[in-house]
Amino acid sequence: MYRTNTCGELRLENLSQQVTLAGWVQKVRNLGAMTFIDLRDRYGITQLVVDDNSPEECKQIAQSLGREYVVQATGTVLERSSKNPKMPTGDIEIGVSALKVLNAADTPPFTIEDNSDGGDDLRMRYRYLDLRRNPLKNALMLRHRMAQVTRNFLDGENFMEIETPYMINSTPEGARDFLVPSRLNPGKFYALPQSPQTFKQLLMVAGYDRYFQIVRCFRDEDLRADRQPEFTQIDCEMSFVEQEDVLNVFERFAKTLFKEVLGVEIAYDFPRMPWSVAMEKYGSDKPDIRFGMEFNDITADVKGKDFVVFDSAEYVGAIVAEGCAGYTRKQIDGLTDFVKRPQVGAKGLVWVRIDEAGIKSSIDKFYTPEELAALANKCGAKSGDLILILAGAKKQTLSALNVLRLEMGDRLGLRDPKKFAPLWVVDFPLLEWDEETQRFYAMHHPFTSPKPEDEQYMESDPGRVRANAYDFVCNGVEVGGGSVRIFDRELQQKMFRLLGFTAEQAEAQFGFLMNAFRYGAPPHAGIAFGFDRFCSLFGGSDSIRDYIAFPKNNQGRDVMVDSPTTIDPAQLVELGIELKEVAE
RNA sequence: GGUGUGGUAGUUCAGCUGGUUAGAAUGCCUGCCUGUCACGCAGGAGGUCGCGGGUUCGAGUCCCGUCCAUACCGCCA
Repeated sequence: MYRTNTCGELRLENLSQQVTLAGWVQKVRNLGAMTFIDLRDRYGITQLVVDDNSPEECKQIAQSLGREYVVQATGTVLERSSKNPKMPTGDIEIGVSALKVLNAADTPPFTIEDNSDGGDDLRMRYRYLDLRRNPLKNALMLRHRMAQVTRNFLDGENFMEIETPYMINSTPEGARDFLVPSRLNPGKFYALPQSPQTFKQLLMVAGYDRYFQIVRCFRDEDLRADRQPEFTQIDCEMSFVEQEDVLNVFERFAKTLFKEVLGVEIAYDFPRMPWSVAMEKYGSDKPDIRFGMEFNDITADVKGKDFVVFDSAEYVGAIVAEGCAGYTRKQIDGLTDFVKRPQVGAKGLVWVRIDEAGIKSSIDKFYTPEELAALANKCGAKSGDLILILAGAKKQTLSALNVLRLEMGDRLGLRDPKKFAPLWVVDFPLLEWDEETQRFYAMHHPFTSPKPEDEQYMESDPGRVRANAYDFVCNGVEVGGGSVRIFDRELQQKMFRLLGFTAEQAEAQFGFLMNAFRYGAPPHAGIAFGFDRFCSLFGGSDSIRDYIAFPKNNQGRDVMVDSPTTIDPAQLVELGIELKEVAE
């Protein structure tokens, strides 16, 4: 037996027990005649003491220990003469009577401590060492807890967990696919799923009316802090339901997670915000509503005063930064530079300051104090506030104002990661026009059903058709999204036509689904949550990498195993693949 | 594909306007130390300044290219 206890569990009530612990050497403090060893495992740290009460052999072994040695120690639980209130096991220590090195260790390239001295790259290369650190251990424990609560909740709601294939077909719509060549079918390829979408719909046709899966999905797109090429979804689908039913079940699901994992009780119904309102008020389909600072459309109010910037603008929007009237020239210049950065894309920034001295602005030449006061009044600004105004083409300006709003939220400390403001964004447009290819794309996916009252516009004015689609948003993060699906063969074909598919293309790519619809497809709807994002939201981090045991880096590489890599030419031959140019 | 930031000791970083032998902290090694817990004290080792080219009497420092990391834009139905 390697151990009787873990390194995190012994307390004063265990005094004088004979125990054996095993773990990693966190730290050795050699005081000469006595040596303290911090022994660590997943559960905590317990101090070992080797002194004159220990056998001579133990003293020698204690001398030889290095960081991260794996050791086994047997001894007696003793009360410490000087306790350490900072650690849970700080009242006791183990008086060592036997000490064995199970495995020596090279000095790790960075310290295994909460605030490690290692950089990102190094820690990724030695991920198995980084995972020994508390922050990552706690992140993975959070993820585990969330997965358990998810399974319990959905099981309790009669959802069945069913696995769907990872080797399926490529589809040109949406994200790029990862491809897998088939040796048995030369010249043919599988694709890894971007989501189990069509399969879960087939499960509905098969009568499994409540399905879920915590499932890996794959997208061959560029990475971000919150985007990995392989990521995990909580994928769900239900039959004989309407949008309302889905939102009800999964609002309870989210509340259960908040409560059971974080102890956060959300007593109110999640707000429901139409997509069009989200865009008008926040310039984003995933608004962070932890704070107000909503947009004010002042386009009509500012025209006709010879201020060319406003007169020529399609849209003029204002936000009110509460209590920021004291901003210095330098701070405002800083904000101006911020909005003019290419990623934000505004041409400039107009400000109006309201304080005891009255109203002052960067456009005093064009507007009287009375006009500015009326403007401030419309925006709900009061003395001590600073109004920030952007103008230009509507879409770009709303988007820039969104970035500015979030920046001001950060600066004013209004985006507390411990605070949660969930909501449903609903009534998304069904289709999105793409200028580059001059065609409509499905905003969600091509299986999303139009709202029945908008179906009449599908041919005449596709852009105004709204979908029964919904996103679960929290703190400015799109955590989940779903829709009521099309389950009628005719409507599905109409949808494919709108998306520019020929009948043959639709048949070739989705014939299996439309065929299935011939055999009694129930009305169905579903939702999928980005599990990694859900975890990072709960953990208060912006990066999902901390919640994935072995993530990819910015270039989609695993620097630990050095993947992806070139392959043996023989393998290529076997697959009938010839590379145009081989790197390296 | 693009933009910003960074790359100097095992590690995290400093290194000014180009100028002697490139520093600090920490880690590592050696010695001393009976209550440490960021142990302490004394000593020591440790560097292709990412790589390639250029400017210069002289480059860690300036210029060009390139590689790597990272955040973002494009992209992500």
